[in-house]
Amino acid sequence: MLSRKTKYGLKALTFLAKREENEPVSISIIAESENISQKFLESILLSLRKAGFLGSKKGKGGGYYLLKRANEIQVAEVYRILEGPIAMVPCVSLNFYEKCDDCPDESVCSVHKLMIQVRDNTLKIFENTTLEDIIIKA
Amino acid sequence: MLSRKTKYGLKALTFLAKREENEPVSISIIAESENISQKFLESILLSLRKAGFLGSKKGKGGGYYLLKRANEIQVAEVYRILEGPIAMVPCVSLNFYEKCDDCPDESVCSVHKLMIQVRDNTLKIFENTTLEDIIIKA
DNA sequence: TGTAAAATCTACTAATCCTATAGGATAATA
DNA sequence: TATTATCCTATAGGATTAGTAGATTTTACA
Repeated sequence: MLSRKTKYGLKALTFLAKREENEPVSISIIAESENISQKFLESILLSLRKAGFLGSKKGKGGGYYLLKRANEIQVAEVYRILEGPIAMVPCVSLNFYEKCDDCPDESVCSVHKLMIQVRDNTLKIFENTTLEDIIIKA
Repeated sequence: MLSRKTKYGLKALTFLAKREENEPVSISIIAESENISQKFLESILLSLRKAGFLGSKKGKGGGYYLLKRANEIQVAEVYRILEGPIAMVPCVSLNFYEKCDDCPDESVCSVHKLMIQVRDNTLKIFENTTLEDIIIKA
């Protein structure tokens, strides 16, 4: 299941990507437009800023803006920052690998093999999709 | 993330599928072989029995056994019983559909569109994979 | 008929995660 | 200096997850 955090994050990013001007947009504007709790969105945008996707400006006329072009931001990157591993099991994660404590030998685990397939497929989609691709023009 | 419940369930099912005889195997045998907490596995096998994958026999010499052949049990079915929806967002789920409360119009939601792709891909894998396919012979 | 083995059922608990909120600190602008 | 907006830390409530405990029922077998 996708967390609201990631969902809101993606929505906020595409909201910014849709705009013609890349000028700062305040949290309250984004929150209202996308029906997101403002305080919750605040912490999400902070994460995205720290991860290098967004820049921010304080004070009057301030807000958040994209630091890269929409076609340079992969869904995969955003997902990993907000949601964590793309893999469904830590033992098949490329970026967050962890051994399963119940599994003596991964090469003989049927779940392992299956989940590698799922990871590869999902990864392909998330890496080949950028913000630009998921913008839907009104 | 795949829950331990589903992971253990799949492991238990493949454990049973690997055996030549389809005679009852006690929970304790399965739990020990697969390094699973016995009491936890107990509740998982109960779900799988109620869902029609397993039969059970009480008393001495009792245990659980497969009710179908390994190539007749899709991973997708097991997943839906133990984990729930295959889709990452309720609004793109085929079997567990729910409207998002923050989304006035799904057709204009960029996350929605993206998650349909992921669902279709994962679904294809889970539907085309049966227990027989994920058995790894020792 | 008695006993052991095994599933069944109900209830509970501890820990973790998710979603969201509160409130003050900091910085920029006018 | 007042206002606006981000920044940051802390925390609360609820849901979910993973597991435990214990009593009950059913069956095989001696």
